[in-house]
Amino acid sequence: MLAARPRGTGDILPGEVEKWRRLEDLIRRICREYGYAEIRTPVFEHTELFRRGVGETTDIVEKEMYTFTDRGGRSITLRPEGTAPVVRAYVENGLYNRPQPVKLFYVGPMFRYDRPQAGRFRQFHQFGVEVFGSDAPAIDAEVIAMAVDFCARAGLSDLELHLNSLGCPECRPVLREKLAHFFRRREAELCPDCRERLERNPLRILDCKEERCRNAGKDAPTSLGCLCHKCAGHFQSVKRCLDRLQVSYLENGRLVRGLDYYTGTAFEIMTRDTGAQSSIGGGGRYDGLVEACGGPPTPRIGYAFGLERLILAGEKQGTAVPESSAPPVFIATAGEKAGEAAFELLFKLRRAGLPAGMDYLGRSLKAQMKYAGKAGIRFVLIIGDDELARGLAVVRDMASGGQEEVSLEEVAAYLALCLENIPAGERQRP
RNA sequence: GUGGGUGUAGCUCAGCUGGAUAGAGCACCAGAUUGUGGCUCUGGGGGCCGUGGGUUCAAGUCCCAUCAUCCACCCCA
Repeated sequence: MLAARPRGTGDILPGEVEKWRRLEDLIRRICREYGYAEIRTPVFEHTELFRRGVGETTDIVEKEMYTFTDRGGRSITLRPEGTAPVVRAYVENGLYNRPQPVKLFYVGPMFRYDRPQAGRFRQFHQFGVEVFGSDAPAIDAEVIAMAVDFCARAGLSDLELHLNSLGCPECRPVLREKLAHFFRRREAELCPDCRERLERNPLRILDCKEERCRNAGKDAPTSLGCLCHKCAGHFQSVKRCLDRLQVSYLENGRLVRGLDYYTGTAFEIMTRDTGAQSSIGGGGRYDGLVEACGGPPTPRIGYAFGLERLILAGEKQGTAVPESSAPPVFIATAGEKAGEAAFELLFKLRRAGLPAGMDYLGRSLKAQMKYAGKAGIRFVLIIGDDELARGLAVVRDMASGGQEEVSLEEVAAYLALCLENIPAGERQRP
């Protein structure tokens, strides 16, 4: 082979692509219901956008970006996440002049130079939403409830919704200071990584999986204890809204999101069915971002889901239902003249809206039948020189084994009727 | 970037302590009174045994390196 696919990428083959399409259909349906409009941004952006938008000190920017210099000497990066590009598009196209709030969604590939493992890839796909222009607790709750609804309708169960508030630029530094103070006294108990975190981002210590760090952090102050009046009130309201919608959540004061600039509400949806990567989606507020990108001060909240993880969890939970995409009609022929006539008929059927195929390998009638059986084709038109001379075709129902002679003029209408009468459950997709 | 497992046919794998032309199942193709699928039977195509080096009379098998892949750490979706 000339070259295998690049590490951490994957081909989505027929038989599996149907799952993806089903998920994408669901995404579009739900977004329509909730009033989110689709936005499509470029797959690559100027590197600067991510450095500023995601944060210089994040792992994404420090070691996971696919960055290259293009022929014009510009530094370009394959998008590692969807929020920064959408915010850029919001500012660049003046969407703040549209009726507020602006509610957008996106689906597409993202790129991160990580080492692949279960549920983690270098090219992966995210579905996400972004809401601009409202800081009402109700919109936080809507976004969270929508994420939960999405999971449920994707057929997932056994999920946990973790909820936290990380505070605003007023109270976040207070938490940070308290944590730094708390852990400095216990520095000896921390793992080397966390000793590093002590200076750079003490919030992350709360998130560490090391036993010793968890122990050390047992009585650490959490964000919830340090919120200012405004933030505490906002968080209370968000919870009340969720209660009203009967969305159950776990309050988790140790939940920290990957992008360092998150403010206020943060949430994450976890499962045990995706290997070590337990998070299938998450999001929160990031109120300073629009302004940082040169737009007017604008609140924003959003989330992102990893579609591979969603599908992985679905497979573990046995919700995946494969679907055949074979055309429902196949023309089998015997004899040269019949073959020529069938070729014309094939296109007549298609023009009549009937997905159809025929043999292009010069195979025997028997081999053609065998193929049709294996390919999952429902109706086979059998045309030999006999039938041709009599102006008809044999229509065989491969499921029942019954067959009937139908005149060539009426065969398209006849088939259309047959396909309509197939119960919805066993009907194949055109 | 770090650690561990695994690389033999399209897929899942066998190949014992090194020993003759490298195997099975599934899949693919063809045939079984030359016009009818699913079951059965017969036959066929297809493998630089991941790659490069080494040890040996002899390497799919042992050693080293390298690459790929899987899982985990880090971190994230």
